[in-house]
Amino acid sequence: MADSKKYNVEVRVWIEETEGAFLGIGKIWLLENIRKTGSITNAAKEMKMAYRQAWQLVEEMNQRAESPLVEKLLGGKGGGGAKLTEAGERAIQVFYEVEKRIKDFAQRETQNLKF
Amino acid sequence: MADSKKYNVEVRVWIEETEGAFLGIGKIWLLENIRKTGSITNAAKEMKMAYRQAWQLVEEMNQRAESPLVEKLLGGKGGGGAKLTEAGERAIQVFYEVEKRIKDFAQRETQNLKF
DNA sequence: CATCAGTATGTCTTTTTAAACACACTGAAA
DNA sequence: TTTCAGTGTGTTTAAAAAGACATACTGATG
Repeated sequence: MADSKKYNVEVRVWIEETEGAFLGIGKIWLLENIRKTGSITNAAKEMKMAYRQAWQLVEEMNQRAESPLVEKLLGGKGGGGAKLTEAGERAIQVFYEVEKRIKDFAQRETQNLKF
Repeated sequence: MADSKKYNVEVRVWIEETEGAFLGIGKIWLLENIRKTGSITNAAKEMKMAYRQAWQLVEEMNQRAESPLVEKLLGGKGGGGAKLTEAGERAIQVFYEVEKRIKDFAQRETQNLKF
């Protein structure tokens, strides 16, 4: 007999550091958009997020990572911009790997929940 | 050589149903406090949460579970109260089991993160 | 040396969320 | 049939988060 309702497990993954939450899916999306657009301004627009907030997230990431994830370029022809560092690229990759492993496990291990 | 900063993975687990988030650690704590105190009022006080909100969470749980998790007793000597149903007891148990399996896996699978 | 687009930062406003207040309803027991 | 503590529900206030504005700074390039 089939259950009348379907329940399934959701999982949210993030990285903590001594001062609290350090890197979750939101910051990862921001990193990806910075890579794609070449600036914090355009990344923020892409995500319909205020520049101010995007800038603050980048600050936080850079200060709390062992080495900055985003390199900021000031002034110059196009006004400047921002690009990912090697550490930034690695952060995206590591985060998605960890997240996938955990989510796959969660799916495998929790079938037929009932409440 | 030891890394200068320590990063570790955190995981939040909850149960989804067609209409969205159904049961997370917050509602589980509420269930446990209802079991412990015998009423929504006292459970809410214990958690320093407004009665109104606690009541709404109970409503939501009861309506979206296949059968109610909390039985509410109206009027009577002590004004009434609330107690967990069998389904409520099972929900606590199932949730913690699922949560523990996933968190243990996450810990095992993610050592020595670097950013 | 003026231009330009993006970075950097403060302030103010709006929206959202949560908390606080108020009060009617319930029913076993004294 | 009055009491009592908890349930049930609307309204109002306050706090917190998000968003909008404004404006100075930066430096390669023409």
